[in-house]
Amino acid sequence: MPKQLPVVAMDTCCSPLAREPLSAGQAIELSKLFKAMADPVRLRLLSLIASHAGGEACVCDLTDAFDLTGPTISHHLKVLRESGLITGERRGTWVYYRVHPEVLARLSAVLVPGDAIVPA
Amino acid sequence: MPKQLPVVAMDTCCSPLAREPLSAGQAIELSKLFKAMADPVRLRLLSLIASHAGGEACVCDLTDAFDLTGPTISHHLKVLRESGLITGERRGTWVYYRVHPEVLARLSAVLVPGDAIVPA
DNA sequence: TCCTTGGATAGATGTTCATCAAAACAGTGG
DNA sequence: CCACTGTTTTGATGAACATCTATCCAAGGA
Repeated sequence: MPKQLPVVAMDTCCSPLAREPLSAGQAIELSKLFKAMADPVRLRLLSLIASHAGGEACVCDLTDAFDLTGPTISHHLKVLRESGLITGERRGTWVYYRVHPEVLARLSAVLVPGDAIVPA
Repeated sequence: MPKQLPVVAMDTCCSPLAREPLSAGQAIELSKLFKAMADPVRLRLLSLIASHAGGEACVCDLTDAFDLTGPTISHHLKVLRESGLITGERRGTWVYYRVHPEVLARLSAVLVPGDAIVPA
């Protein structure tokens, strides 16, 4: 399993869209997250993982839900992993994925004109 | 000004990602919105419009904020328009754009495991 | 050790997309 | 009617991306 470093720096990103104009750098960071979610297969993968019992799902479960080859699913999981939205862990034979709810929460907060992000 | 029909059917979309697996159709609809936001320029445009005084901004203001040609900005505005995120209105010489807050709110709600969308 | 199964990587291919220059379109004022 | 400014459309080009086949790595069981 490759590194799980969060590629997207959500720590500093961002005030709500409607509060103040996004800086160029913030926009680039945010766009990486949106790009990761800008595919139907990846959205379903994310949803399958997030809604699965125990908060995690193994790749075997995920592959069965699509008419796609294993490598393609693996590719999409890699995109989600590198964007920081999910993490994968091997336990014995199978690899289990789970979502990072904080990242989804921060992303959600950017879209509505509520409070700014509280610095961690 | 072309039609402003909301291309994305957010009316029926969706329960939160973590509540139940997205259907294939729902994932396609949602991905159109995320795809529209999956570009740094479009995110900054959205933010510039949403945070602008009066809730609207003219194209002339927007163009000045980027090192891009007019046609490129116009292209990005078209993508945002066709996704249903913004609307444009011509008043005399200038065209003014404003965001559709409901669409952003629904998108935001999908990301966090709160209540399901209340039917309008 | 060898074989089998789950999963990831590498390389190739067709499609989608961001950008620009050139042209067209829409208003305003002379 | 003509010239000028603001905005959109068209057409072309290069980069990014989704998908596949083939190959490889990791873990478990004979």
